[in-house]
Amino acid sequence: MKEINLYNTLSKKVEPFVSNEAGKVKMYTCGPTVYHFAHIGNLRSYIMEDVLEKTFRYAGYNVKRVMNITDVGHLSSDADSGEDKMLMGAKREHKTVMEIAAFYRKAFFDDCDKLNIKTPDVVEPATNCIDEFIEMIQKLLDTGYAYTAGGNVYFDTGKLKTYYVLSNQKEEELMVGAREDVEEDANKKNKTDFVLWFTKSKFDDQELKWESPWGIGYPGWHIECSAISIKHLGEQLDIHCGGIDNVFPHHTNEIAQSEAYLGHKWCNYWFHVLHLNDSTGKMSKSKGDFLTVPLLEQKGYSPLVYRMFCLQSHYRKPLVFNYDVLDNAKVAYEKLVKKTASLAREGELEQEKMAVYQEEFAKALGNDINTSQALTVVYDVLKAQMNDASKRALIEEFDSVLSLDMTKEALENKADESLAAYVEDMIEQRKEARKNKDFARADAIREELLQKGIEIKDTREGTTWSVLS
RNA sequence: GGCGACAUAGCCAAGUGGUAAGGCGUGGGUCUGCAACACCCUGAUCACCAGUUCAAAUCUGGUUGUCGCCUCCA
Repeated sequence: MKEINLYNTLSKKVEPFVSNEAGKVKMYTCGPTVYHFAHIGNLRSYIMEDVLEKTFRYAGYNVKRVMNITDVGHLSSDADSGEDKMLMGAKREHKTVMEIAAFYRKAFFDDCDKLNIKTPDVVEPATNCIDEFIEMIQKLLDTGYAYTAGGNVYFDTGKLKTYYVLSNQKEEELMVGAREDVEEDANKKNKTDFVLWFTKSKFDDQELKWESPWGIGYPGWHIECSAISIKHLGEQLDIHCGGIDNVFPHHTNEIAQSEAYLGHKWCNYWFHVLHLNDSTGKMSKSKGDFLTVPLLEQKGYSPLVYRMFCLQSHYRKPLVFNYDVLDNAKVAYEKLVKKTASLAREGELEQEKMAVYQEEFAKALGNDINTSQALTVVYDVLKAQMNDASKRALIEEFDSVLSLDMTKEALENKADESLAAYVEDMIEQRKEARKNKDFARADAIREELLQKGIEIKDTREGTTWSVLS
């Protein structure tokens, strides 16, 4: 693969990706806050980041990817009206914070498995890294980039030459009251300062607290990702990923504190995935009702249909979710799997012809992860003048990135054996009837099975049946 | 108020200066006892206006619309 071009939020341009160390990619992803189930909008980001990681691997890079798990101190806001999300989840379900974290962490990775999202090489809960947070905060205090006020430790954004590296905003133009429920924190020297360590909290019932040089408390949100990234990936990060909403303030603050701590540039590429919206706008857990992978399954959609849905569009475009489009993806997905799964395995590979499509596929992904285009190459392969074995080999190769299980055989009927035997018998009887041109009898059998929730179809390969859901 | 993204056929969507990929659907057809499957055929001058250019969906300026961010969020 020649080149991977990526849009970089830092430069606001598509540029060739060049890693710090040849052949290696150090990749960091902002992980979930495990206070509730992930909705499919959250998962869009993880799907597209998964494709990014697999594109690097497809291109031959050795990738080390790290993801954090936010299981503490993620406030609704730093201001007095905020509530800790972990705590809210715990209250809601009458469990301890750690029980909540463990439960939803598992739920998150279950969803990822279903969506064929590879688990990152390192998954690190914030509660594992308190020492690292304290060490980092201490150095920021020592070097004058942080100060204490009102019991908390703040990062002093006024000490930086440039703070808004990811966006073109000016401090004077920030609206502190952009959202009504946010109040200004009088302890801050600058509007954009943020908390590194809380000791003074309005959450008297905060469960998780640790000793620190500044008193018993807990870390702010932003310090988490910086410290975890540096802990596992060192001082030079190649690429940092997350949802678009993280650009400000989270990633802006990460850059501020990481570079203040390290004394040099930290991360070269920033990869942000746009949101999945519904007809009313942005999906949100706060709205109470939200779409999850298990819910889609209940409604009869394979999770991979949703993956296909995401892959059909580009990660840097907003995507609007609705069931019509999902149905569209479902039909397209099922047709695609059916075609690829039926490709014969035997035959000699036609390497020269294959190379053309390998190049097209690599070009699509290298063009800022153009998954829609990459998917089109799969269709091109199916229509190509090439033997089945070559097509199958190509699509299997492409699936190492797309991860749609395209070449896996259709799932076995889950029905129990006695039912299977019965249905097979009925099909046999119907076959006999059709042979004798007794179509009334044949249709009667088909109708009888349908009454029992079993649908049969006469394909070129014989009669197949399936249990209707 | 500031910052930013997006606007292509019924729907999703590619396209990064040279004359509109692909998928789904629709309609027509072939095949099959019928149904389904499969296969073939079938569609848009790219929000609007102005400009640059031999040439623009693609560049520039403006207008309109939709969405996001500006301390919960992926």
